[in-house]
Parts: sequence; C-alpha cells; structure tokens
Amino acid sequence: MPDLESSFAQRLAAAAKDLGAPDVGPVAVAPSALEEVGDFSSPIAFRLAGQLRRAPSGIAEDLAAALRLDPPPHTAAVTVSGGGYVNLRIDFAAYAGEVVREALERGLVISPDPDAGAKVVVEHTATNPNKAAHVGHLRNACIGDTVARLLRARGHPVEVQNYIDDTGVQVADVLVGIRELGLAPQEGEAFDRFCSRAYVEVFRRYEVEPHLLELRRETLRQIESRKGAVADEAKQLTSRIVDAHLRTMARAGVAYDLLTWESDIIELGFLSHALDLLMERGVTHKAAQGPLAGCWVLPVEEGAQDPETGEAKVLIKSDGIATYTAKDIAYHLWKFGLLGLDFRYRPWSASGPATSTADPLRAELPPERFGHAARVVNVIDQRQSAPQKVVKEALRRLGFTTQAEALYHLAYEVVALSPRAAVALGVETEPGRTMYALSGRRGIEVGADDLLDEAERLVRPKARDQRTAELLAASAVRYYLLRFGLNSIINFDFEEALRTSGDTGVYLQYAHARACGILRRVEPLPAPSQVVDLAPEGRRLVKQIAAFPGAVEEAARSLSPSALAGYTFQLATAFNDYYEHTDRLFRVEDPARRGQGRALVDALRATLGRSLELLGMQPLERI
RNA sequence: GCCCCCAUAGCUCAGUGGAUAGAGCGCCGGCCUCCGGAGCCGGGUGCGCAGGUUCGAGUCCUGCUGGGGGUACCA
Repeated sequence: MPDLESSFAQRLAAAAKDLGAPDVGPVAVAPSALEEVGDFSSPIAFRLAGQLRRAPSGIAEDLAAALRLDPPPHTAAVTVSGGGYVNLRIDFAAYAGEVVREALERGLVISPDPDAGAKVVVEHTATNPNKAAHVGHLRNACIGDTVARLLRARGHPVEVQNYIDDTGVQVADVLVGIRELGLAPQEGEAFDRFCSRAYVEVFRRYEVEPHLLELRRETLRQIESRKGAVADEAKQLTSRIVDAHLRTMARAGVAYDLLTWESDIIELGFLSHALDLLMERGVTHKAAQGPLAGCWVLPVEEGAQDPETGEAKVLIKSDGIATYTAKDIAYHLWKFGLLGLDFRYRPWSASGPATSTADPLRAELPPERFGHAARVVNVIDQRQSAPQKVVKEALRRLGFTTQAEALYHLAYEVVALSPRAAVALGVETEPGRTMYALSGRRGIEVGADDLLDEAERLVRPKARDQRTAELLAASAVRYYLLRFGLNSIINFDFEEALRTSGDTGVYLQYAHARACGILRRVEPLPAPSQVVDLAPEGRRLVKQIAAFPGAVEEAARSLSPSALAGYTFQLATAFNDYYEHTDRLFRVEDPARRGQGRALVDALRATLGRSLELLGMQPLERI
C-alpha cells in the first residue's frame, strides 16, 4: 500500500497511546512543508503536550524512537524538528515503484465510504422549463454532476434526478408572448433562445400594458386545468425546452437518471397525500387569524398555533393552491420512499439515457425502483436555503427524523457578472461596483450554449478536429465553473472563462495529451519495481500521484468539487514541471531507466485521466 | 430588525488550528539541434478593523466596518 500517510498516522497513534496519552484522537499527517526535513510530517506531539504535561520536543523524540523500532513501510529515517514535529524520510525509489505499479495495475484505491452501498439521490439542475439555460444553471449542473461522480467513486449507488417545474407561472409568461403577442422564432433561432427572448419581451410589455397580466392569469389557469389547447401547448413547450436543456448539459458532460415532473407529482396525488399526512400529524394547521388567516401554515417554531405571534411558512394559500414548498415536501417524502405512492415512467428518448416520470396515460415502462434513498443531496443555490430548511423541518416533524438528518442541501453561491462582462452585455455599470446580478427577465445573462459555442470557436483552430474542439471547450467551461469554492460568487468574466493557459481546463487536457504523446513515442517496457534517482520534480510528481485517493475522499466527504479541481491542477503542474526538468525519455539509453520513466508518465496519465473523469471532463489523448 | 455567505498580492481566487500564506492573470526578464511552448524558470513589505481562546490563528469565538443574499398567500 502506498498510502504511507495513514500507516504513519496509525503508528504514531499507537506510540502515543503507549506513552500514556488518554485521548490521542485523529493524528494529522501531511507531506512535509519543509522538504529538507522529511517526506511526511506530523505535529501530533504538540497536541499531546497538554495531556502528558511534557514538552512537545521530548514527546516527539519518544514517538520517533518508538517508530524506529516498528517503522512504517519504506522508512529510511524518523526525525524530529521544529520543536516537536515528527518526520518520516522514506526510501523513495521503492516507494515510487510501488505507487507507480499500483496506479498502473489496478489504479490507486479510493477507499469506500463507511456507509458505502447506501443509495444517494442527487437532485440538480432543476432549471425552469421556459427558456434557455444560462451559465448559472450550468454551474449548478456541473457541481451536481461532479458530486454524483464523487459519491459513486466512494461506493454509493447514485441516482441523479432533474426536477422539472412545469406548472409554474413562468411557462404562462412565455405562452402569453407566443399566443397573445404573436412572437415567433426568427430564421435559424433555436427554440430555447427564442423563448428567452419572448420572456424578456413579455416582461417589458407587462410594464406598459398591465392588462396583459390578466391574460397571464387566465393562461396559468388553463395550464393548471390540464385540459384544452393552452394546456397542450404548455406541455409541448416545456418538453421542447427540457430537450434543449438536456442537449446543453450533455455538451458539458452532464446526464440524468430521472426527470421528475412537477405536474406528475400533482396528477398522481402525491401532493394531496402529503398534505393529508401533514394535517393528520398536526404538522400544519389552518391559521384562524392574523395576516395568514385562511392559509395552511407550518410555524417556524414548532408547536406555535398562532401565526400572529410568530413566523410561519404557508403551505396552502387562502385560495386553496399549494405553494412550491408543499410540493417539495411531497417530492421528498417520495424520494425517501415514505409516501406509499409511486410514479409511472416512460423513456425520455430525445436526448440521453434519462427516464421520465409520466402520467398514467403515457406510462410505458414497468414500475421501477427509483427513489427509496438513504441519503438525499439537493444541489440548489444558496438563496433557497430557507425553503430547503422548511422541507427538512417538515420531515422531522412528521416523525421521519432519520430521513430529515439524511437530507442535505448542498448550497452554493450564484454566478454574477464582472463589470467587464456587464459592459459586454450592455448593462449600465456604476463606478466602484464589482458585480452585477444575472436577470432572465431583463435578458441580462450569459447563455450556456453561447458560452460553449464561444469556447469552441476559440479553441477550434488548434484542435485536430471538431469533436476535439467540442471536448476541449466543454473542459474549459466546466473547469472554470468548478474551480471556485461553493461559497464563492463567480464574478463571471468572459476573458477568464475562456482562457486557455494557466489554471484552466485546457491546461489540464494539454498535460494529459502530452503524457499520451510521450507514451506513444516510447516503447512499452515491463513495470519497474523501483524508480531510482528521481530529481525533486520527479519526487513531487510521485507524491502528487500518491495523493489521489486522499484528494478524492476529501472532495467526496466535503462535497467539494473545487477541492478536486485544485488537486488536479497541482497534479498537471507537477507533471509539466517534471517534464520540463528531465531528459527526453526516448534518448535514455538504459532500458531499465527508460522503463522507469515511462511507467511514471503512464502512472500520471492514468491518475490524471481519472481525476478529469471525476470532474466530468473526457481525457483527450491528442489535441 | 433577524438569519446566512463573503472580505487574503494590482485583478481573479486557493489555503482539514501547525513550520517560511500559495496559484492563475497582468507586467518585466529569461529558456526550444523541439518525447506537443496551450509549457517551464526568475522577479512579491498581501490575510478589512479591534479584542479574545490556544504552545501555535488567514483558519475558532465576540464586537465593528464594508459588500452580497434571504426573510412573499413567487417558484
């Protein structure tokens, strides 16, 4: 096992116990910050100093002595430095040989989650089906898709669901534009882009022609009646837009297992069943007085019956219509298999392998075991934290405490526009302001397809063919959207998103293709048992390769795609650095040494390839 | 008002309580008889302010300042 860090940590923990430390706790081990001091280091002696009432340096010396008697694999020396750090210096040639062999033979092993096997439902994308997807939606999809890949890597069966909110008023808005204002697609205009344009136009007209708002209400009423020409047109419109979204997301490497339609949640009685349950168990009650009189509410403070004294979330409005949160509660009861009802299904053939929920008349597939999640991860931007909390709280108050615990809102910050991007989109900017919000209603947004198109156009001249350009463009955009932490607002900037050098997806792909190029040039040789005489760049590369499982585990544990993005960039950088500072492999005379060099490059190729796949980027062998 | 997030280099951002805080971009200067230069190397007085906890704080706690978001009988 090349996982030296954990065997080092285990030995330290055992030695600490022998010294009489009552509570050792987890032992931190990391690659040494000071390379001259060792290869791996631990500050554990500092933590133990208080418990043992001794100076850290003395404890470190004792730990080091114990480790010298029973050293971890590949140990060359155990030392103490910095007043208490315990350092491990390793026999690098043997260690590197083992890392390289494992990376090549079975791949560095990502250890499974303690609850591996537990099914996780990941909900992401959930873009309103009334207009083209923009870069904010794409960020959501890329995060969700990478999280799903990370959870699979940790041994979970994952089911990805895309929620289609087809009953909301935003569909009515576009229909008003088409039916009442007579808007139509222009020559060559994609349908989803046309709908985006119509949506903006309709909102502009609402301002000057308030009577249109009456048409909007009437359109919505007809959609909700589920019968007649308007309802049919709405259905057709949402289907076409969903197809467009799936095609857009597929360009970025994102796919889904199940499309969940809100209309089916209502049609199949999920909502009314869920509401009955909420009423039966006293989780919701009808407010008798106060500003919410006549509404069914869920008080923010449990047990509060009088909404006048506290805040409450409305589940059913006084006109009898359920709010989105009520539907979401029903959906989540189903996700966990708590509803006692199930969807009907049909294939969604137009794009990708996804299955769709269906109303009873259109069901084509036998019942399937979708849902029944042990864990649920909802990838939804940070602005929806409050309603997500309500869903979780509703589950808890219904008595489903285990499921409430297992429901996780993966909140992330939105995409906004940098001043430069705002200017490019014709937004009026103010001095001193650093960000401008996207607005679909005002047409202030960067279309996901437009961005991918632009990236493709930029990259095309240097790519060998169109398909390579597409994959390279997808990598560029996807990496840009993943490399920021979830709590960071992306101040979208065209120049940065489309850059091809430095910390970018293109750089990563180039490093991979370069490794493949070397492997093509040098004949295959048997795997070496050692990699001798590595220069510092080579040692760093080996360490970075060996860090792969830990990086994936950490990214999966914290559901943090950016952590994996950062690791992958460092891996590619370590390789480029190594490549620049070693002899051309094909010129190395000694076949054994050539074989060692080739195997290291191959190990990099394999590990970088796996990292790219987890990030949702198809590794390119040639560019 | 209350709740959440953010503040690190000129700009955009990384940074599980651990040693000398790092990248990318931009700027200046280098490196190709080329295994793919979309690369590599060199050039840096930066953690918003004030307290606190700790052997040790960019990281944890409190307060403040400045930004963003939420707090709808919208979704």
